[in-house]
Amino acid sequence: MSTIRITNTLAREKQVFEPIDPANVRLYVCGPTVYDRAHIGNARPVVVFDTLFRLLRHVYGAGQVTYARNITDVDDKIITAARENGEPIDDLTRRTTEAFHADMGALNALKPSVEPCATQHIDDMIALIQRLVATGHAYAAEGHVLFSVPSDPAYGQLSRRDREEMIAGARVEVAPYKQDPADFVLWKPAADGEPGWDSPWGRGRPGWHIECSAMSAKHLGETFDIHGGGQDLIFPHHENEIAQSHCGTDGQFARYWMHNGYLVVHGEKMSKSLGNFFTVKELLDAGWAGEAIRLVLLSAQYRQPLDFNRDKLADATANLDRLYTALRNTADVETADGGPPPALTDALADDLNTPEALAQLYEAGHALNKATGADAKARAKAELQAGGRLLGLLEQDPEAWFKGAGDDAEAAEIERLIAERTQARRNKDFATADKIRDDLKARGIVLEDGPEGTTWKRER
RNA sequence: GGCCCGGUGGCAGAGUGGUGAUGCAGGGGACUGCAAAUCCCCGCACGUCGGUUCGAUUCCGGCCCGGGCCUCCA
Repeated sequence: MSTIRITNTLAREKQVFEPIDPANVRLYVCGPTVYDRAHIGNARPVVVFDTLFRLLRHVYGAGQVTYARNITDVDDKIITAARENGEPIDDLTRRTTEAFHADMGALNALKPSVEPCATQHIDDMIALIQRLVATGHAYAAEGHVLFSVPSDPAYGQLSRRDREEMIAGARVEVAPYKQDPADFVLWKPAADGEPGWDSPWGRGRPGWHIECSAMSAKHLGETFDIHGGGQDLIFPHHENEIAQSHCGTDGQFARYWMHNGYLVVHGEKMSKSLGNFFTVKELLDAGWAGEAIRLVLLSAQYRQPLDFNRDKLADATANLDRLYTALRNTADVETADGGPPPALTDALADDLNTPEALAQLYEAGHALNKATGADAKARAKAELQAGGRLLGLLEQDPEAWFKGAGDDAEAAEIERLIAERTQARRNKDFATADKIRDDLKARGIVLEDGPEGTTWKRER
């Protein structure tokens, strides 16, 4: 069994991963707030932790891993967006959730084991808040319930900052009902027309952080293995989750914290507030393959910043072309049994070193191209496919990759022209043969003559 | 101001105390009617100044540059 090492943000160092229960490895990742289409910055953690999920399933067994990723469907931004659109909140959150699923599906992300919605867990959140109030870690004030940061001596362990600093650097106005400037909201009153639930503190809605504490405890237990998310969630979101959970439950909460780096554009962080983002949908509509987007996201190690641009998409597309070419050329070879190249698994097990894993995947593709003899080809093909599967790549039919979703009539016409050209070539009528090839090229169809005949693909 | 990350060949991007990343682009060759694809070969890089060391891109310290967080954010 491979030893997995991960960089634990709690310790700021790479540690050997030891699951609490190898028969049920538990992973929680912060999911989207469903008010708007996902941009590729949102897609990065999805793809990164999907790859971790695949690795964990490979190492511990597909049935031995529970992956929870929440949907935040109650939030100020949702209320604002719904108001601006003149759309009922339920419609907005349902529509956005569906779009999120479609976009992440296009990136070949597996579905998490469980995808809890905040609005389905209000009772759990209220119960957790009650317990925090009862133990003196929270207090009610003016219809709000606030977490008392001074009540938690361990507060700040994840983000490595102390309270004085936070207060000194605070850039928000301190609400008058706070006992301490660092205190944060667990529950807030709902205005008329806003979503709200009855609670011991009146009609209201939960604060942002409490949902993850409540839902992870419910679906994974009060102590679980890995909690993941973007670096920008370290503070305050994850810091506050830790405070709520360890003060409000008996468990120690997540044992390993993993945080992915930002996506950047021209060196600057991509974010909705800066407006310098592309949505996944825009990229797909522009003709980029979801698989190519995924490959770009895997091309840098997850903790590093990643500059996302068209050159990288083109690069990734070319790389996939090469690997799918190897698979296409061995379409008649039956795949042998066997797993991914050990070096590829080792690379992933080393804190998800996806660039190294990809280098191993390219090596596997190269090996398949060079393999001679049925057995060697079958083994090489197995390694390439299994390696691809571990990374969430190369899972489609090569013909589909190259030909896209064209209609049958067009495909038949192309085949007819290829036959015509083959005949011309037999007759040494190269002028006709080249004209057919050039005409098709002008239509974006590229022909390749091989020993087994001529194949075609769509230019990207 | 406090706290975090980074600075690797034309580009992207791993890694390492002393020989190899890998991909793209580029050059040469094989194959091909010509291409394409594929295969073979090639450039030998680590911000800066010191320190440790037989030896540092890799460890330590200073400096310069870039990015991020400090309660909207993946």
